[in-house]
Formats: sequence, structure tokens, C-alpha cells
Amino acid sequence: MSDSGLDAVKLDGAGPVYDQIRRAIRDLVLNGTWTPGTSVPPEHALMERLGASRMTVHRALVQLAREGLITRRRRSGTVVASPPASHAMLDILSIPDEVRQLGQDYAFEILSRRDGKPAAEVAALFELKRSEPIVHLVTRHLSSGQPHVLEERVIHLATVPAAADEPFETMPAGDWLLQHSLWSQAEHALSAVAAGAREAELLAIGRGEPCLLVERRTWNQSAPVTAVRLLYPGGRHRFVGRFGPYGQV
Amino acid sequence: MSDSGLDAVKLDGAGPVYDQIRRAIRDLVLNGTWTPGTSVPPEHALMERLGASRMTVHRALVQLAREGLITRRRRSGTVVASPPASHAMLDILSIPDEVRQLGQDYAFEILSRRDGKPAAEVAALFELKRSEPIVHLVTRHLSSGQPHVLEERVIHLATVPAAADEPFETMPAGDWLLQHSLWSQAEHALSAVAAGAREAELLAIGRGEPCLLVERRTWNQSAPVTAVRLLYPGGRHRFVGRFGPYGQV
DNA sequence: GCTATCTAATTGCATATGCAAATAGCAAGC
DNA sequence: GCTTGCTATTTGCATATGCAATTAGATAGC
Repeated sequence: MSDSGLDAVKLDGAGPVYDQIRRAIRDLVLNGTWTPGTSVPPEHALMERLGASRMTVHRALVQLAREGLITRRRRSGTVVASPPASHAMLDILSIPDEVRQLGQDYAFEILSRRDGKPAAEVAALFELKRSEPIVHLVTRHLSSGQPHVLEERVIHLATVPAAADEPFETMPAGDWLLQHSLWSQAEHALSAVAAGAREAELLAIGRGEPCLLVERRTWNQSAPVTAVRLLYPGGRHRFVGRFGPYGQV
Repeated sequence: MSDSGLDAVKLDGAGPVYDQIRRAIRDLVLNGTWTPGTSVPPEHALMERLGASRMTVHRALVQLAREGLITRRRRSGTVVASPPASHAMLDILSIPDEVRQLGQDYAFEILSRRDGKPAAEVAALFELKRSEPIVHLVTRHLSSGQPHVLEERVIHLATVPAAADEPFETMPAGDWLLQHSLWSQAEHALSAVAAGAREAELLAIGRGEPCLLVERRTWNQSAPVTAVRLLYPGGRHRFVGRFGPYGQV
């Protein structure tokens, strides 16, 4: 094995060559073989290794760069990009960042934690099998002392075993997961619900007041990583996005 | 002027040639000079007209195709694409389609209409100048007879003068606008609110029940087109989306 | 040590060329 | 009329080539 990651690039013979190259590199990035910051071999090296022309390699790399997976600079070369911190509208956002961007002080407290197989209600809420070991966390995030959002989360220990030994004292679970696990797909759902008695108390709002519920589930290559329900007091939060008729602007 | 739109393509000399071509064609599409279905001149024609090589023209067209602005087929040529009916998550969606996709019958009724300069509350709600003439519509959309969503909308007559003569009897205003106006940018915001007395009655829910409020404003080249507030009964609606760490999957 | 300069590595862009694949429209044959 | 096949048009892909722009790192000079 050479010291660069050159040998890891393998074509599968399906479809156009430039696209084989694109997918090969994309997969290395998405499955974590090449982590952010890793430098991608220069065009000449890939060209020789793969027996393609430089323009063909170039085309694959240009496209990956436009997709945001890599960044390229003349002379410095090509490196794997860091996933952007946030997306258009809704995403894996860091709640500490979210709060600080509003100019407020951030704090959080873990209200409860349970490790092991899920209780019946938790399994139902997150659509889990009762045999899967998880960490179940309830966290309250505070913005300058005021309740900001209530978070209920499960982390799949089969996929992220390190979570079992993590006390989540220095940072909330969402941020810890961003640093200590990979994800390749997420699904989120937005709805409006009324605050229950306990929720209202924890959020310092009236019972039955409208809240925005963000539910998000995350996978890495079909293995579930985490699922979370974020309950925002309705009056104080909006999610905003911009786009054009053919997609993001 | 030739019968094709060839003459309309003009480069601005700024940046790479392929990108000049790309932007030139993109602008013709976005500003409505080339409407969906219009056929784009073949690569050879553009190449001669612009004095660029075919590969350079090709690169611009390939990129536009990937962005979804045009569709290309061998031998048939290149045509301007229709904007996709819906986006990842939230967008200018057609409420009739939304209802029918759920397998329900669709109907709508206009609850009120007022043309002319906006009343004070309407102007405040939509952040309008009181001197701008608008159409103000309140519409209820029904799904198999049940209230589905409540829509309150203003249409800017300066931008869409035809709206003044349109009774909106055969289709709701949102769908009519999709067919009779252009838009280049939209902004939406999502929040949770409690139903007011009148809203609750119209949606057949209890007063104070949580609702999902979608607010959307649309522009065409900085001219405001329309603004709408859609109030969905919270319990019956969710907005769902999927994505990966680097963007849409 | 510090700075200015040079060199070479690397990506960016454009061209010219050739062939492959798809297919619209026409022509020929039945 | 219907089908079958041909042909020319158009896009898709890959290569080879050359030069431009950027800049990290080495070198030379002070």
C-alpha cells in the first residue's frame, strides 16, 4: 500500500469513466476512508493509476468539487472538504451554534439518561426494536438561561458503541455525534404539536401551547445512528429558507 | 432576427467562456425569454455563433442540464425544462396536487376577495406598502370535504396585472400564478401557532390547537409577485425531507 | 534571520479530433 | 396502410495537446 490513498481508488466498469472515477472517490469520502482534510492524489497520479486521460480525471474532480465533497486549489492540490455546517433550511445543526448565533449564552442540562434496551414507550416513539441497545437521553438547551429547546434522543449503540462511555458533560449529544460518528443520510419531519404538561413546564410555556416538533433520524450506510425529537416553543422559533424555481439559489 | 433564439445568446466577457455561455442561457431561461419547451440551438450552431469550440459549448450545456434548467436527448436536441413540480421539502407546491396525491378529492372555496390598496392589518401582516395595489384572497382548500388548509394570499398587481381580471373560479390562485407568472426567488418560513377563533372554525378544529404556519413570499427579479400564509391543522400534517451531509441525496 | 526571487507542481481552461450511441424522419418494400 | 430499415443529426464520451494562473517550497542574496 502506498502512503497516499491512491490504491483505494477502484473503478467498477459501470457507465462512463468520468463517472466511475467520481463515484469511486465520492464513496471513499462518504464511507470515511478519506476523512475531511485528507489530500486527494493529483490529477496526474490518478490518471496513471486509472489509465484515463487527465481531462477525464479532471472532469470527475471538477464535478465533485461542485458537489462540495472536495476543494481544489492550484498548486496546493485537492483535499476532502468538511461537510458544511448547515444546509439551506433544516439540517443537523448544532444547537449551541444556533443559540450563539442569536447572540445568547448557551448552556444545557441532561435531564435523564438511560442505557440499554429501550422501554416500551421509547421504542414506540422512535420506532425501535426492543432488543436493540441504545442510549436514551433527554436534554434541555438553554439560551441565556431561558429554555430554548427540549431534546429527546436515542443513540444506537450497535452503530456508535463509544456513546456508552461518554458522559456528554462537555457538549450535548448532537455535537458529540457530529465529531464521533459518520452519517450518510438523514430524514426529518416537521409538525406542530401542543405542549404536554411536563413539556410545557420544562419549556416554561403554557400547557397546550403550540410547539414546532422537528423529528430527525440519521443513518450511516443503512445502519441507524441516532434519532431525535426537538421540541421548540412555537412562538419563539421559525425556520426560514430561500430557493428558486429550479432549486437552491 | 433568425427564427431560432440564437441571436439572444450574448456573452459578457466576464470569466471563463463556458461559464459565460452557461449564464447567458440560464438568464434567457430564468427571465422567460426561452420558456419551457423552447428548443435550445444545437451545439454546432452555438459554437459557430459564439466562436467557441464544441467542447466548451458542451460543457456549459451539460452543466445546465445537471442543474435541471434544460433537458437533452441525442438527436432530438436540447429543450428548456419545466421547473420541477416540487422540491425537496417545502416549495411552491400545488395544493390540489398535494390533496390528490393523498388519494382524496379536492375542492376549494374563496371565502373573501378584495382588490385595491390593502387594509392596515393586511399590509402589516404581509409587510406591504399601503399604496401598492393588490388582490387579497382568503381561500379554504378541502380534502374530500374536510378542511385541509387555510390560505390567505396577496398578489401584487403591479407585477401580475392580469390577476385583477381573473375570478379564480376554475383553479386556486396558487396554481393560476404558477401558470401565469414567473418567479425567480422565494422565501419561506415555518412556525407553529395556535389557531384563532375564526381559523379554528374554518379548519374544524378546536380554538388554540396547534397549527403549522407556512409563510411564503415570491419575487421575480426583485419585483414582488405574491405572498401567502398557509395554515395547516397541526395534527394532520408533517413536512418531510431527506438529505446527506453534503446536500440533497 | 529575513526577504526577494525563482522553480516547479498542480489545477483551470480551451481547442481539435474522433468515434459511439440514440433516434427523428425519410424511403423502400410489402 | 404498415413495417422495416437507412441516414443524417445531435448529443455523449474520451483523448491529446498546449498554455495560463496560482502558489508551496526551495534558493539566493542581504
